[in-house]
Amino acid sequence: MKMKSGVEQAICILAMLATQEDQKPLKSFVLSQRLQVSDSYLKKMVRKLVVAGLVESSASKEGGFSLAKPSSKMTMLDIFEAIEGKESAIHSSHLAEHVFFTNDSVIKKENEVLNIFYDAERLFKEKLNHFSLDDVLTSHDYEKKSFDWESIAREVN
Amino acid sequence: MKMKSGVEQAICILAMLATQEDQKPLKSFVLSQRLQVSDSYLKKMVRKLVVAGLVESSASKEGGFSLAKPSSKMTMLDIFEAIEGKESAIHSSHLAEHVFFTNDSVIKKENEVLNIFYDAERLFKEKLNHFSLDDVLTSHDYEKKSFDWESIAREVN
DNA sequence: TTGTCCATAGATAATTATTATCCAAGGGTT
DNA sequence: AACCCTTGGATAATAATTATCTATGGACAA
Repeated sequence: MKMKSGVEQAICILAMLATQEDQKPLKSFVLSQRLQVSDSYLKKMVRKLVVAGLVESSASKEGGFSLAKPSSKMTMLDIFEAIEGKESAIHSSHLAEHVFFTNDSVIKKENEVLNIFYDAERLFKEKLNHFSLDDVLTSHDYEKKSFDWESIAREVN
Repeated sequence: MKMKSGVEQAICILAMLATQEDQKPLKSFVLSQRLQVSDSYLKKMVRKLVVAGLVESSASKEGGFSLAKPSSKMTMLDIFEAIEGKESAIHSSHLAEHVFFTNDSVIKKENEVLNIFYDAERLFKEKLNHFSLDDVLTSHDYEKKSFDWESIAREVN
């Protein structure tokens, strides 16, 4: 069981959008350059965030990506599920029903075990749901930074 | 993030050992036949349980595998970690330190985010730790079944 | 209405993790 | 010493993940 590295990338992408001066849309190239991945790959990643309703995109000259809602309304769970998908990490092949003999009592027990794992997963997700992107961006002294990522990108070149 | 299917197999293996008549050691072949995997693969799996201290093995004529401790002392977490390993499912490549600029405040924030995920994982594992193998084997009416898996295997052939 | 710059999307490749098998070597009883 | 078992190394098959390239389609401005 290993969390996808895409979750970390997604958090960084969203953090960049959240700290972008005046919420001006960021072009994919600026993001991909900063994350050091190919532009096409980055677009695939951001697309997931768009589908999940976390990011808005506009395909015009002055377009790019921007946050679809305030970072305070965006939880770590939202980000996690945008990348990992909403399906459970727990999958059963119903092996017990074959190993033991298929009958109601075995099926019931199998579900009991599955539910333990589902419950554990639920606790995991509930925890993530308690924290917003804003929570982790804002400092305790309420200072919030912003950058002009586009010009930073130009400087690097 | 997907739990390994080996965890389900491990639970079935341990359930077989726990329900084996008189705790008589079970040969790998009996287990592998029942789980429908190759004998060598099954041994690899059970080996992990041996290393984790859940199963005892004896390499003699009347040997095989048996539980190393009472099923009431064996938690779902023990089984989970025996197969999945004890390392965290959360891995950071410290991307934020590169995307933003490496300084104490960024590193601190990165750790804050990581800790949210670690905490969530801890809740997941704590939940698993609340349930023993015995909990899920024993029925509410305190009936506990036992089988002679070896002779069942012979019958199937 | 055309050009430009952008996101979208499909096909595909590279890499790594998982699941699984085979076979040779080592250990404990009888 | 013989037997039957587990251990462990090498290896293969499969599937998931991460990543890239190239072609297509959309919005805006001139």
